[in-house]
Amino acid sequence: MTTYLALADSLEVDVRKAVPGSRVPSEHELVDLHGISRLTARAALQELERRHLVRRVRGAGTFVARRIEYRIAADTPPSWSETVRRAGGVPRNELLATEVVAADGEVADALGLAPGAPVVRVDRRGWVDGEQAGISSSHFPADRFTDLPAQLVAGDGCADGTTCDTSNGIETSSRHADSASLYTTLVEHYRVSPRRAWSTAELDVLAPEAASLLGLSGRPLAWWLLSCNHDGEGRPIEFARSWLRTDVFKVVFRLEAAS
Amino acid sequence: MTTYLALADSLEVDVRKAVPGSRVPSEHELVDLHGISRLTARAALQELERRHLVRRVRGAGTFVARRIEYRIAADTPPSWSETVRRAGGVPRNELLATEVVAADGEVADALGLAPGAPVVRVDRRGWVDGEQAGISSSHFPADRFTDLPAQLVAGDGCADGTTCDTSNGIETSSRHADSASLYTTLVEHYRVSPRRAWSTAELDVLAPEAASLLGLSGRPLAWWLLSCNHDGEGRPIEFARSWLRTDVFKVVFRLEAAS
DNA sequence: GAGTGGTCTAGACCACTAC
DNA sequence: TAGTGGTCTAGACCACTCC
Repeated sequence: MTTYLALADSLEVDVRKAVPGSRVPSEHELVDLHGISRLTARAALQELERRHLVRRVRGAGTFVARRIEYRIAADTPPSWSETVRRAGGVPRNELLATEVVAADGEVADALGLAPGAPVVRVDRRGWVDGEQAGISSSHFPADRFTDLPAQLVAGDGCADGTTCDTSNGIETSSRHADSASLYTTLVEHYRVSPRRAWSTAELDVLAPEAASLLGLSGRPLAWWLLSCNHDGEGRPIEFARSWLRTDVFKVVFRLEAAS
Repeated sequence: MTTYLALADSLEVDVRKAVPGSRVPSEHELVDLHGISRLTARAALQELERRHLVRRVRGAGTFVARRIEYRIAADTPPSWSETVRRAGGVPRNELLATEVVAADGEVADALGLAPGAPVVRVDRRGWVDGEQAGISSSHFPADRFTDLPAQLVAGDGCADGTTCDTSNGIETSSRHADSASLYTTLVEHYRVSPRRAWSTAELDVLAPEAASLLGLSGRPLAWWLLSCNHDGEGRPIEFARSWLRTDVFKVVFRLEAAS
């Protein structure tokens, strides 16, 4: 057995017993403890990161990961908050931007619209236990959901009652701005109960812009999800593209045949 | 931009244009070409491996990966060969072992049997384009599929017509032993047309024994699939647990709601 | 036997975080 | 300011593959 793998396996035992968020020995500590070179200590910690057992933050340290099972199935509600809550995490929503745009081919196809038809795009960022966890871009037919942006802003967490300026990015206004759950807004304001029409999931290399929105550097892998929801009567109402961090979510996909 | 990421991005352009299986510059070649240390060259190639763009083989070199889209959906047939063929690969089956065992809780539950009921277990290894790509362990109710092992052996690729001894492992007899497609055997001999009842997919750390069966070292991540199939009349006939190599398969899961 | 990737050492500078 | 992880150098030995 190689040194770094033996060390990784030994650390894994401790990490699995430790509380999520607690510290793991630093590279230098492992050097002093085991009389190995820093590169070897580093390889062991990177191995644990590869196994999604720890998170490493430059300048801060290595910490036991909190990993959540994100379950996608026909009978799970297509709601970020609800999915996270069911997995035992504390969800939070942040509205990044809303805009009326022309539907591209994929969006139009999913929503049963003509290409170029107006759609409301809602960009959000999701958090789990205070950590950036995912971003999504949802599209709705503009005719039916004209005032959706207003509804979401009205329901968000700005204490002073004014609308937050979230249109120009992440850094400025959104530090702790909870927005209303999109799902809740659809249910309570629009009186529809969104259900999954279809979803796909795969693992891909994240685009650099998306990576920085998720607090990641380099060119990391992430879950790439497409999902389409319909209202109770079978009419498509939402098409979403999402990225989820692999170190936060263990995505479990369950397909159940129509019987 | 860091040196190794810039090099990786530059190599990625070439790799994407190259034929799968062709050679990528070795670490030493990159050292000489770019005047960098070997560790930096190595980091660049490892980055490409992480992106699933290349495969690295100790002693041999780094090669452009052939990656195949393994699509799981309600309407795709639950057949290894067919799934691989649809993705453009050349499939091959190898029978590792067959045995009648007592159903464990999960197997019994999936097949609608009592725990401990006899089931036929069929262990196979799948190949794509001559490369080890996955292993699976399928379970069938013993009463209905008693002679399944004999059927599979009778249909395998041994030229001399005798039965291959595949029960004791991989190294001995199985170098090029094609076994009959399990799916084909079920259709042609048992006159059932297996359909997906349900499947789940997730990414996990591979057990060491499974890793060596797949030709992998260390503790790599792999796709972990569970799937249950029924015959045309809704009776469950097969429950399978499978591992798929992530460098061979891009698993795409598609859930389609019963409408 | 020549070349490959896998591991390891003993240093170094840097960007970043937390205090 | 002290400590963290990210990157990089210039060596080394090894196990392995291919010829």
